[in-house]
Amino acid sequence: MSNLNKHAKLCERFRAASRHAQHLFATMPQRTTAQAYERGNAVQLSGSSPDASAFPQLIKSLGCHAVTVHAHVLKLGFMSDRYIRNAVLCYYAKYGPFLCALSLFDEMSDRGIVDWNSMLSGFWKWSSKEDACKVFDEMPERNVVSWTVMVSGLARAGELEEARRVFELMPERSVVSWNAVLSGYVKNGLPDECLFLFNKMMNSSVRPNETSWVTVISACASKGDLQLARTLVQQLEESQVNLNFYVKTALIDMYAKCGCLEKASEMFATMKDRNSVTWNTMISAYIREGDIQTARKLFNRMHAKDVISWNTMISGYVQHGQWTRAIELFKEMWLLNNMKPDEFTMSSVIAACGHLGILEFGRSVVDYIAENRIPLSLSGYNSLIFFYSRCGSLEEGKKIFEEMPKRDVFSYNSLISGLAANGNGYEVLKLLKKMKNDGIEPDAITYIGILTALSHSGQLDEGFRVFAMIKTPTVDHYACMVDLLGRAGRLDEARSLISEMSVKPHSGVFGALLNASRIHKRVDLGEFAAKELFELEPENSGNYILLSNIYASNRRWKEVEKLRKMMRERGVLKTVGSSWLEFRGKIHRFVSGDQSHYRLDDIYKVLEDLGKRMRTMGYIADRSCVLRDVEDEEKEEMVRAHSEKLAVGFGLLVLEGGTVIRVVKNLRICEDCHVFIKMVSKLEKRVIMVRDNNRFHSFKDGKCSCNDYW
DNA sequence: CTAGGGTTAG
Repeated sequence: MSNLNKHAKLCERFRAASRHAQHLFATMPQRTTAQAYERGNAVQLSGSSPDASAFPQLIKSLGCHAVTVHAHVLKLGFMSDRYIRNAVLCYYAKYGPFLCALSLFDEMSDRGIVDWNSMLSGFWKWSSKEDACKVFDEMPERNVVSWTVMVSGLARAGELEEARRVFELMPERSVVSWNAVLSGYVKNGLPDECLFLFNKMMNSSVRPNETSWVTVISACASKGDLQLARTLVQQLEESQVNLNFYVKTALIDMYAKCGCLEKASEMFATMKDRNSVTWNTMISAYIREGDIQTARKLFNRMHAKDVISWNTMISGYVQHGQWTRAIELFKEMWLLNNMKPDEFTMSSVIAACGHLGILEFGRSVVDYIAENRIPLSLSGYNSLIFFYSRCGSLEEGKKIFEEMPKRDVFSYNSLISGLAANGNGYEVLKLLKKMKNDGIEPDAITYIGILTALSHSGQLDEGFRVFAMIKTPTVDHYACMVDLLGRAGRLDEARSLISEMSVKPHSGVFGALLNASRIHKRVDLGEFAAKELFELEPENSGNYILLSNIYASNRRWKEVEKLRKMMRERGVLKTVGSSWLEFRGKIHRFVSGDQSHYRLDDIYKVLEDLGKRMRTMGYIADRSCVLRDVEDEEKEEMVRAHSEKLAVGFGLLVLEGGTVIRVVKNLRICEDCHVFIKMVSKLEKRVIMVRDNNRFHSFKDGKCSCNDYW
């Protein structure tokens, strides 16, 4: 915004100069004009060739490149005006090509301190800390601005201690100097330091202005401390500072982040001149609260949506599991509204693709990123790893992981979780080693991924070794260990681990034990785990079904019947699964109990054919794959009500070429579905990837790669 | 006159 203001100012200045030039142009000697043109064109040529691709920043408010501005100024003969000349220098220093700023500065015979300061900030932006410091040393004179440029440069580079040192060293300090350090602390995640310094500022000779208040308010917002917010507001009222647009927006954000949404929306309602930032602040406030509908309503009411508005809404959907909506909104943004997505958009969309497992559409997004040369940030790369891992395309995930310029914990965690889902316990251990060599500290999520992978590949001893590395194991880590012991058949040890653990076990722990009891047909431990689970999550039908399966596998039909009765009495409904598959860029959602999909006949034909082939191999295929294209939630609810009697298991097949087929089947127990997939892999004579409970399994010739699974 | 500081997403 401040840049726009400055652009407007410059624009004005150029317009004034232009008016002046009309007159001068007529009276100027011919020679000078010709020279100016020549010079202008020469600069234009030399300016556009050096590294034009690296500095594609166009000057938006003027609608032209800095070089063009320069040429015009030259044509008009206004380079002799030191103010206009500095404006041109400043343009170059801010938006590049910085080389032009350098050559212009070199040619100047009468450099003023303002020119030096413009160059100094240019060096911070385009060059290095070292160069900027060199310039600062070489300067013939320095003023508050020069010092402030140094302070803000260091602060932006994250060198806060040095920024503070220079700040203390300053011969005099202006409000802007104070604001530079204050914002440096907030931007680097040290709101407390900012608040501490702000108190010092209040006791100094310099009065905080609107900008100072905006900065401390944002510091308080990042802390989310309501008590502090109240104190600040009181101080703000006492200080008699004008509540300008920035202050008001910052206040709205602070209230929202401190959990006072009513106060925020109150302020929002009373604000007269709201712009996109104000709206975006409110939208993200509702999303933070989980009130996506209100956020969407605000979003729809907005007139001038910018990229951030779209990004906020899209990532809001992703955060709250509404991935299909995220993708629909992205399509609306991109195709209908011609809004150019940026790396933030891409990061959310790729994550959504990963959650949905839609490899084909995700690939088209990746292509779009490549074609439009959208530079991905670290988190963008991380979503890519997540996406490929979730879609079972680990090779591509690994490729991204290796190609990306920098890696953080999330990069490692995404890949580790992906490998864990595939049961690759060996590579996961290699990654843990690599991670430590890179100097990245594994976190709780890392260890969950590693233990899960080891559990799926049956590496009990390694599991214990890794578990010992965890400084403070959480319940989730214990759950992994119970799973690990349980799958390895050491159920009694799993049971005693539960009673010995230092934290209160949650449903995940007992769930692991119940699942292990099912695998190893242990009625006693199954009953023990189920008893706990029925209390912890009485609504979860899965637990009843698992226990029922254990009884059934031990041929204890009386207990099976008793459990069914219990479910009826308690009103536990078997959850109805909905499923979706991607076909030619469109997402089709299916819910059991409905037959309205427009290609129902085709789908049945395929299933029937598969069924026939299965029957010839001695299996009975269930053809009640009831499919429906669901467009909105209300309809979905209706279908749900109709089909609650049915239990649905669904499997997912990734065929060659990346096509994803999910099969919804009207089955009593999931195992039937797995049998089905095993059969398909045998019939089709190829490797089939199956995702189940977020784990991937590859099937070849009727066998699963992880032998512990069924 | 021109140079330095500010709000929203992940």
